[in-house]
Amino acid sequence: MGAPSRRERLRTATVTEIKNGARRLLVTGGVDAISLRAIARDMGMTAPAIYRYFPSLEALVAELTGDLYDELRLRLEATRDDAGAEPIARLLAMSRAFRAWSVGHPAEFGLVFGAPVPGRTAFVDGCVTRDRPGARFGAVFIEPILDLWRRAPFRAPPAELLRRGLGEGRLEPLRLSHGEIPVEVAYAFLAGWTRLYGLVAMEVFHQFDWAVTDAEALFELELETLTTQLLPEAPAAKG
Amino acid sequence: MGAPSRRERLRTATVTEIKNGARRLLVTGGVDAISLRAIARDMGMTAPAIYRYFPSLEALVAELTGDLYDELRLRLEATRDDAGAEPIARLLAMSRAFRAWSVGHPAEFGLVFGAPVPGRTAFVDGCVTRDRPGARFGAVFIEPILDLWRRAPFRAPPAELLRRGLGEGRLEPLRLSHGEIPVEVAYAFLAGWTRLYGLVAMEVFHQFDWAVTDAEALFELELETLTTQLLPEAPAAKG
DNA sequence: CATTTGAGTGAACGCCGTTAACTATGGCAA
DNA sequence: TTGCCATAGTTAACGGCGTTCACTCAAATG
Repeated sequence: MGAPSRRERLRTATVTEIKNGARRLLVTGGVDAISLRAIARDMGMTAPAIYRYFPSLEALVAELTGDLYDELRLRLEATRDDAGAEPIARLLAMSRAFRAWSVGHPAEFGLVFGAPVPGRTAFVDGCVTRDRPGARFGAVFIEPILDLWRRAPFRAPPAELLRRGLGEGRLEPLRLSHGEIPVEVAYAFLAGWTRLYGLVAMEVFHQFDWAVTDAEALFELELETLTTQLLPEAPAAKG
Repeated sequence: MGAPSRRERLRTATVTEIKNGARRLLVTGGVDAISLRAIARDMGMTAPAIYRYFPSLEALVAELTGDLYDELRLRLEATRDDAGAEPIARLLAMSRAFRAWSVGHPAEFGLVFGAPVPGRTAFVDGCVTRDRPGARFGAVFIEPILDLWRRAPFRAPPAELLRRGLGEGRLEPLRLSHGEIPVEVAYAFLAGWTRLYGLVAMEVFHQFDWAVTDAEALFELELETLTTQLLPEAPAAKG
């Protein structure tokens, strides 16, 4: 696998130029503004040329979506690595970085976390390994929670409830990508990630506007209650 | 205000026929499948005729979105009224009805709760009463929580935290539409509604697929922990 | 009965994704 | 070096889209 040939270099350069154009259109005009003709126009090309690089507009958008997934994940990993070894500090830093990226890139957030358009990534690999970028993304949050649990188990719903909600193979997909995980950790991740997602999605999608002026303050408030739930069992252990 | 004229009857009939066509397209092909030409074709008309009823495609979609908001709200209100007088039972029934509607109408959910397309309802009434349907929607959930609080105050974050997150006028929009509300009730509503939204949106948008097989079981599990937090202060009152 | 209003049509403009047929060019083997 | 061929690009075209404009025609109105 020596140095890539001249042809290959030109090709990858064109691919990234196409993606950059697509993203620029996404940011300025929303997902509907991404058009092959506009991208080609900005590149000084004609639209059919893009078909040498992507089989369709939909495929281009799908690949862009995957790139955005990775961009966010890399940023979260970098944030985590800069946050020291304390799991709670890591989770806090990652959560804030997640919100910051999402608020700063609403169009991208909508593409990655919003309603999937009919044809999209649904059957990326023929139904088998669907949404694998999502799995790698989850790992970033699971790891510190698992770490925390190993140091000192935190409060969790009664085992009977957990069994009813997450037992009997219901966590199979997660186990396939992350190996065996205590059900309490899986629950803490799912519940926490859902709250994080809900908070950020509601802010980015302007679902808070009618109720609250400062979504960031609400976010910080929820971060506080979220991390409280990850502290070791309270003295009056109840449930 | 007598009986509407024949002209008016025909007009409203045509308007609803247009909206029905738009919704049919939304359900079968996603929001991008809504097109004036397709609607007109299904009605045996030509596309420009629709401009007698809606100033643009975007306006039609915006009005459809408002209708869906009302449809969901009416269903939740009916569910609430059928659920008896006990606030917790009401909240449970409404939450389940919210999820059922959303899972059963994913395209509609995406339109109402998903990423707003660039031009959409953003400035519906010139920035003043923005997203008023959202406000009326929130009321349905706030009412039982307020009822519950009046019967017996439930656990809430420390007052100092609540003040930092929701004090200093940050709840002004909510108060404008719902009058004075205890900050603890406002917090319980915002936190609960956010978790509900997060759970349902992640399920509808297929963000759970890589981790969990039975999203409904997870939903029920979270309903349990959610309502637990609305019970009266535990004996070992801590925070 | 004359007139005005409103609903609907057809043609056209400029976008769009996509396909097909074609051209030029750079890399590689004989 | 020469000849070939894969590759990247072109133009032209098809059908679909939102939207505008000029027009027709029936129905309500005075």
